[in-house]
Amino acid sequence: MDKQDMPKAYESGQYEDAIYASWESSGFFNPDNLPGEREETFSIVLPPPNVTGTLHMGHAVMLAIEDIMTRFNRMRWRKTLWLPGTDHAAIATQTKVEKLLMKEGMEDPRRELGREKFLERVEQFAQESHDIIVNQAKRMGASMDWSREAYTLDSARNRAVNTVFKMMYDDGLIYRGDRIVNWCPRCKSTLADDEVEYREEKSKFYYFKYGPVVIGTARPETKFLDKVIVVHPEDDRYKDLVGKEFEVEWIEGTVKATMVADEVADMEMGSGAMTITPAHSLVDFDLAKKYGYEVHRIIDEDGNLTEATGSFAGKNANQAREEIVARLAEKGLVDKIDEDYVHNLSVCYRCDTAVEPLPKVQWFIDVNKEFAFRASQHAPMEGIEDGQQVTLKGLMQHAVRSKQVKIIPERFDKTYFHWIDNLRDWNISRQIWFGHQVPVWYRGEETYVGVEAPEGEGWERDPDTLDTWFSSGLWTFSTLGWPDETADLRTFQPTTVLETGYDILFFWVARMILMTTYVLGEVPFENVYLHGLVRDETGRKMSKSLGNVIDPLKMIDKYGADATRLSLVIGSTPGNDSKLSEAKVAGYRNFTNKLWNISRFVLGQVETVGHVAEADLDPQTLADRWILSRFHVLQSEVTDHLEAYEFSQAGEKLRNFTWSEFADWYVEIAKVQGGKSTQGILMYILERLLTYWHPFMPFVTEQIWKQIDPEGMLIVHEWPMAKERHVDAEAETAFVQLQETVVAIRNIRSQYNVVPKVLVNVVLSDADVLAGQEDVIRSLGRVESLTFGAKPEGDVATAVVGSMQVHISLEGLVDKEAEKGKLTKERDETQGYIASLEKKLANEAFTSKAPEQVVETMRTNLSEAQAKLAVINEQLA
RNA sequence: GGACGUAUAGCUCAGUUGGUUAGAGCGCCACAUUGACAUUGUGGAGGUCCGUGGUUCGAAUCCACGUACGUCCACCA
Repeated sequence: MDKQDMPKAYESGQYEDAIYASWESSGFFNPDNLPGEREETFSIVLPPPNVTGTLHMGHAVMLAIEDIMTRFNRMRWRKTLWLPGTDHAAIATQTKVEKLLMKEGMEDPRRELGREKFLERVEQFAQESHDIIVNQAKRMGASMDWSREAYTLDSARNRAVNTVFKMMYDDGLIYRGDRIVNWCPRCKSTLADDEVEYREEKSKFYYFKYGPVVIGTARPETKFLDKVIVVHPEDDRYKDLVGKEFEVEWIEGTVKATMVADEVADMEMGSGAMTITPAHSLVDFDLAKKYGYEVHRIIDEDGNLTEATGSFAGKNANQAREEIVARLAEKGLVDKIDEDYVHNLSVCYRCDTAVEPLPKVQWFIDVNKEFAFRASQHAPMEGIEDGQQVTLKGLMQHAVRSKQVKIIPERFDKTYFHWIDNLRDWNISRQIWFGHQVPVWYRGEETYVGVEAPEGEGWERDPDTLDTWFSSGLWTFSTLGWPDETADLRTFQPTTVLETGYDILFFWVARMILMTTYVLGEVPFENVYLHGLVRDETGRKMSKSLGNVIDPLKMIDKYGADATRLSLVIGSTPGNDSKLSEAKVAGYRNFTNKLWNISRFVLGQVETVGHVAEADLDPQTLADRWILSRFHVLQSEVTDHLEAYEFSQAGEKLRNFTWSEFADWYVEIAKVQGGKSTQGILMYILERLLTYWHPFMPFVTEQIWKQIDPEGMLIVHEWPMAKERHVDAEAETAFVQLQETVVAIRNIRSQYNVVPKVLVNVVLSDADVLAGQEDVIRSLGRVESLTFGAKPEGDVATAVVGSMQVHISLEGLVDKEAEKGKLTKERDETQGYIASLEKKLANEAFTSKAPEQVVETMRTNLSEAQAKLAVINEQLA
């Protein structure tokens, strides 16, 4: 072959874009174009990246793992679909654009632009982000079917969203309720419970005299209209006061207060007495409901104090705090102030602003209400009958408990159930503009819910939009064409696997299970594979402020996509965080180059480049039989690992075979035993090895493949399976002895500093098994003359390999003491080993209870060790 | 407060249902440079598998307790 086709080093940048383009134009990313009949299907949807910017290492690891799954299954001859898309990410994207507009000089972008103009700007930004993301995914080599690309906010997905909303509304699962919700004064929107984050903060904690009791609070500004004191029913200190009414001097004059007993009060906390603030605390709101108290709003949507606060009205609540405390101090009502109070401040997960609990009218999904289950005709869930009364919570639990959805790693089951147990009704309405607008219209007292706007005049649409996770919850089936009964839906739903980060198990995975089991009566996916976070080399999260971000694109530019992928996949296990350093990526770049050069050698060595049929294999030498055996063991192990989602182990075994067995031994031996049989086997293994590596390193393998099969593409090559008949235990055992002999020779050479240029004379004793391997040993051990026979006279260095002896004559070089020490050490070790084996075998309990095979192996080991010991003693004598 | 996880060589991590004299990569030490590859090769050093107790013929692996670190959830009037 032409050497120019394969330069000395693999330069990834020269090939990657062209290879990706050739895959794209081949059409093979689309399952409809795949060659051959394919009975089984494999389907996976891409967790749609937010259109808020660029891809980071978290996306890179996701793309790497999913592409491995996809390519492997495609080659396994399954009808394979990996469906891409992006997420509009409502609040996240709107917030990002607002910040950008404010940087451009706007003070209040929403007010200044109005809904329509503002949304135009957001859409424009989303489009730009989308284009960047798609290009980056292509750079990673992701083999996704772009012809099916979807967007959570496009019109097809909007129809799905509206249809589901109406279904749920009609089933009574979606309701409009007045409840305390998490309000972000900056986003001017409510948030779901899990969109609120907690940050530990030191603040002041105030104790005020309140009539007959002392109450504690961190937020005096909410306390204006508190007039109910709650104590624990068993608190003796207040027994006599419960049920009484008091005139209490308070912020804006006197208020009438009453005392009630309820178990929510904690006797240990502060004074054991608290007042309740129904409008700004969830617990208090529930209490107020329970006892029928009025709910007065003290703080409004802008975070300012309302009319109810009298002379403080209109002031910012947080800023007015000290003023209110001063007022109370004037009145002598401050008991004490704890300056070092540590508490968790709730903040918006998107903009970090302190969240205000407020009572608001919002849309909710009721997770505890019973409804009649609609079973699927197509892939029905087991264990639930059509028409059976179920709740959404119950469905979510059932899917995972019954293993119809299997989470990898399994331990996340517990986390999932725990989350569901604590789940409350899901607030799905948001007061932002970017998103799916709630499909509800009002006209006077009338309410209309529908997929399309109602006929007639005077209808006004609810201005709220839906939580972004409402539309992402439909992702697995809305992308396949639902609500239409499409061929895709029938073929690919339920999807085979969902691969995502464990950090969005609740946000997203749980929501998809909720939505799909409800809408289709099917599970969304059969397996959930959760990857961990990619951290920096010291284990910190990557963040811009720490300056420790490793950009996947930079790694691809510098070391190639294949190396970047390997560094993210090998050495990391599902559910666990992994650490990444540039050195690691560079290490895998070295490996891609190794594979390149192995190929370069093989392709240059063999007479006929091209496919080698099983039938044409003709193993002649020990090495031939050995490498075929090793390779077939490897194939079955790697295939099993990949089927079991054990990517790291599959990759490690492949690398170990490729480098430490194929390159270091077989290729080296082929240089001296390069007969016809060996040439065929070199070609045979290279061809299949490239196939096995392809899911991990698609670019370099596809590039090399051009040399082997200029017409075909590796991406659609069929996955070769292991053949049991090539497994040859005898050859493996014999080859290990050959390896150990060569290593022993090299070892002695190294010990006596014999440089490679100098050839040595070797005599092998009791080494009949190595007859016929002389040329191999001579070449690998840099040996001049090799003979079988007794230990030669003169200065000789000796190593014992099993019961064989390797003697090297080194006139004037041998250190007798060192030789003796070496053998003595080895004797002691062997004796220790023998002793431990004998002890175990002498144990009646062991020999009777342990499996036959274990005992047998131990007996074999013992006799081998005894033989070895005898030889060592002979040498020492 | 509740739950979950991790702890194995200097570093990063494997170790699949309990059966080895505990492995890999990187790093380290020594040697090697026209030969597929220095993005390389050869040899070597390096581990009380966090601690204690238990189950078992047998524990890095299973159980209990403890220690350290990490994560999630809940909540703090």
